[in-house]
Amino acid sequence: MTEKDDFALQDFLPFLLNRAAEECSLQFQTQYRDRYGMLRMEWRVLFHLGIYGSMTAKEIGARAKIHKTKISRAVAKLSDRRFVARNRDQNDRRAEHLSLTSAGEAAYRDLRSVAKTYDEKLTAQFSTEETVILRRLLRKLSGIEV
Amino acid sequence: MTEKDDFALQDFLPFLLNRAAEECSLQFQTQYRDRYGMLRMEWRVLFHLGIYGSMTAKEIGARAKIHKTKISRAVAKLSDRRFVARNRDQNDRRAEHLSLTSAGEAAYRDLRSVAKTYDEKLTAQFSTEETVILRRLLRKLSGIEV
DNA sequence: CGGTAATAGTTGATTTTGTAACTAACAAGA
DNA sequence: TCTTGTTAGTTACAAAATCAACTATTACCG
Repeated sequence: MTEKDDFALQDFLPFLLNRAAEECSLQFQTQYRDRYGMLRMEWRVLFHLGIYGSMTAKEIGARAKIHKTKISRAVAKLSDRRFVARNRDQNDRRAEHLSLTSAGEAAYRDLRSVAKTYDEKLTAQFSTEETVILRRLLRKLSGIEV
Repeated sequence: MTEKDDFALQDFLPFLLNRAAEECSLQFQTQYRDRYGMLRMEWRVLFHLGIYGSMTAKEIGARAKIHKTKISRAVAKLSDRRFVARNRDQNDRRAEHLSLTSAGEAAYRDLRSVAKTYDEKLTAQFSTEETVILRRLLRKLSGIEV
């Protein structure tokens, strides 16, 4: 039914992106989940603090496009488990500077190396040029200005 | 801190994939949500029935790698809204053949054309070769054998 | 100042998902 | 045929995402 159009819905980009993202994330999530009992959001917050250093919840949200509610709850858990330290800004006591504790740093470094390995495994199926193109297009689609 | 390694976590494929998928899905979801009150899962089921014709929930799950629970719930809603018809297999009364009603067909065709437009908008930023590569790599990452 | 508006972050209520247990139907060997 | 095992799909309960309201603090402007 409704077949044979020039547009193959199987090639619909959002569909392919979702499938690929699900597939890869599922693989990687076992790492932060089983090793550190982290949820996806917690890993993402850790990840951002690890890369960019100390910042507020608001800044994480802006960079990662994550809603403040999710960040708030993720930070609460990370803080409970002593992966993240909270520091009130003395000039603006509404804001809180978040940073990794040494345990957080250790987890970040560990997961970073796992991520590197996994990334290499993924890109090993492609040529260097293909990989470069893939990343560039994905960045563009994500609205990440580099 | 912990900066300057040869591996930039910002380029971690699962991260980029998730960001791109979220960004694009968010754009497109308003279409099936606002126009037909559908959830993502419902759209995906409709989508599969539209492309491949009548099949059982199990077959959808196998093709789309969606868990049977999600399919069951999505089908229940689609069926309530008369987008999908259920038909017990007479040889194996456990199985149910699902198919689009005329309303379902209409919605599918409509969303398909919206998808086409959106897909063209997305790929317009890239060259033809880049787009071909992108789709191919995404299919590979998704574990979709073509 | 004083009052309204804006901002950072948290909490609560509702919806959606995820995991596992369940029901119903079939299959196959003793 | 009875017993055990498997399969298709649903349901129940816990975990998480979403959206809106809330608290505390700062900013703006008369």
